[in-house]
Amino acid sequence: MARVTLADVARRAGVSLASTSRALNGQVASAATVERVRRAADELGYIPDASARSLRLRRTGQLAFAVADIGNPVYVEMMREIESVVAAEGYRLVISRTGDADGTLDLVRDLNRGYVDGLILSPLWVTPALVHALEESTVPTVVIGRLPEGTRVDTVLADSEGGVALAVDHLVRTGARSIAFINGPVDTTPGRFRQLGFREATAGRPDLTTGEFHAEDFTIEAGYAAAKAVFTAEPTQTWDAVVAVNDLVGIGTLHAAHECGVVVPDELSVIGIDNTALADVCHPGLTSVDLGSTRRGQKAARLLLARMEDGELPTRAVRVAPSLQERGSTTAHAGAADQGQRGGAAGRAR
Amino acid sequence: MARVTLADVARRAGVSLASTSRALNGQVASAATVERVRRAADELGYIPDASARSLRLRRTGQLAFAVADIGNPVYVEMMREIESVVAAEGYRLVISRTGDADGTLDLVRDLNRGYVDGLILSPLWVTPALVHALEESTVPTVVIGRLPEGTRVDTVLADSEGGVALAVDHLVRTGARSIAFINGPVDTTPGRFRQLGFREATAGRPDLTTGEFHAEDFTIEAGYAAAKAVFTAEPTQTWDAVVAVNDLVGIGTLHAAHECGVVVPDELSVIGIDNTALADVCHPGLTSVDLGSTRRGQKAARLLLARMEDGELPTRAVRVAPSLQERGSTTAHAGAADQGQRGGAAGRAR
DNA sequence: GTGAAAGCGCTAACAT
DNA sequence: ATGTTAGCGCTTTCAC
Repeated sequence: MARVTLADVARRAGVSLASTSRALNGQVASAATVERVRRAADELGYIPDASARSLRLRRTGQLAFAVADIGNPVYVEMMREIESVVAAEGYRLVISRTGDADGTLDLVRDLNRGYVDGLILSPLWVTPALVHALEESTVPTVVIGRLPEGTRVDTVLADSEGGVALAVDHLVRTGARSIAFINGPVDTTPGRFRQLGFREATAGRPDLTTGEFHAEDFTIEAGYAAAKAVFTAEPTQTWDAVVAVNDLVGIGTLHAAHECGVVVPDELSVIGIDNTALADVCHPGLTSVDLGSTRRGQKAARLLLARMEDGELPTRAVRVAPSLQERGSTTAHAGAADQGQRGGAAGRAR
Repeated sequence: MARVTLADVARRAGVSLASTSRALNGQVASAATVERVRRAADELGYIPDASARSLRLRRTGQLAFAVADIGNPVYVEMMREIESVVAAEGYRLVISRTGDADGTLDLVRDLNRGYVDGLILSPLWVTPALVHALEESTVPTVVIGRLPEGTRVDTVLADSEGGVALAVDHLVRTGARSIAFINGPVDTTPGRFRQLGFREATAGRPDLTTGEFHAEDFTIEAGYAAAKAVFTAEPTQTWDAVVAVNDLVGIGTLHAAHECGVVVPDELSVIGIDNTALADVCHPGLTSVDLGSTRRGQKAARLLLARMEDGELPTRAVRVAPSLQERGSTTAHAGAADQGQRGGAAGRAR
């Protein structure tokens, strides 16, 4: 059967096109009209056409959440939260995968064609071209992550530096003196700022030995490979603790430690970042810095809705505070920090 | 600045609306016209409007992949594969979360409004209402998963029964005689058919002791909880092996075993299903049945493209064969199956 | 090769 | 409260 349009419904109900539209959309219309139109629409199996409606209304009722890697649970958490906020306002949420830096740029440009009414973007790579595209973009956008100072785009920020500081402080307080930071790719925003955080947190502390390493990706596999390299490096360096750039890399680190016979937390403490569900379920449980992914999702959604409401609003940057969730991969407080070096061949390879 | 439309470009280029459209879309047009239109469009920063174009063309260039739970890596794998296939044909892929059974139904109905040109759906719950909605739907759809016999919808099927049989056979061959099946919710399609597979594979084998248990969800957490209950149940039952409904539940099982002091694989073998990246990275590695998620994704994408090409094509059901990927969570072949019962307090709780 | 004009399906003035 | 009509931005006959 051919497409059923509003005109068909109008004809069947015996009223005008306008009345039909009004009746269906809850505008002014007599009860009788509403009733007849409703029935006609039901009988015909009428389904409004999204394109026609969007063209007329200049809105689609859809919002997009775009991330580089849906495989990371932290994005899944954000997504759930965003969806629940925007669904309450009648919006449908679609997820887009941005892929690499070019893909992100393409996506932002493409959305200007009007596929969606708004965008929440959590980019891994922030290039000048992307910043430019974001500022030029006509679709209301909120970025979860750091943008260059002065960029005229709403953002919600995790406090990466503060979060890493929390991790380092906890490790130092529980007796760690040599701390390795296993970062992800440093050309990404999280990579850069978490690295910055690690450097700030360990700067001016001659009592600490530190090292920086890189996983090739923010994944369990890459974290495992990087940690294994750390534990088997020559010349042998003894690490008391590892700060991992995220939980996935942290879990990879746990596995590598296990495989190298390094006992966590007795010989090595490990802290992840993001406090995802995975941290709760691995063994030992992964102590993790909570950067507030659900709160970030929630705030991003609210910011976007506000921006769509009023495009003239001044640009806002909302910060979410970090917190530390202790689990089994770090030792409980060892008392005073001056207790000194932890015992034995802590974290020594083999 | 106001929206730039095709009319603006036409005016600036000094040619008609029609010629402008043709020039931009690679239709017949003189080189000179193309050149002038191109430049005008560039200068004006023209971006075609998706809604208007869709309304006219009756196509959006978008395809949807809808799943209940993006958190499961198996869907992420499918997604990547689907995207790579459809992107090659010029389609953009959007991901939708269906949520529960009602949500799935709503989504299928909603897509008839024309948001997308096609849909790949991997439903957890298949209700009569959903089947009906799928058959009535005007948008070309491919379902990944089992539909009732005779449903006129293209499907791509994993061989759940065959896959579970592979797992059971492997366990039996390596000496297991008491096998627990930790299923997910049995009101779901995977839950039902993997259960069926387990029953078929163990039927008529009086030498085997079997048990069925249920995780409340297809997640690590739920698997952990379910396995823990299994290992600490009274009266105490000794299990040689666990078949988990998927890798997530399998990993939860590994954790529970570890926590209960059950050594894998010495005292207990564990097999997961889906063979996701997680199986490769946990300790011990999780032996897993590969149901061919990437191949399913690929086939679903091809089926959908074919269906969109020709709506009159007869309904097809494509099957993907399972295979077993051995890892550390099961013992290597114990030789002949008649070696008999495995030693000691295998898998005994506490 | 190009232009004029129709129309995709819908909503919102505006007039009644 | 209802009907008439214009028009959202685009593509595509159909004449020339």
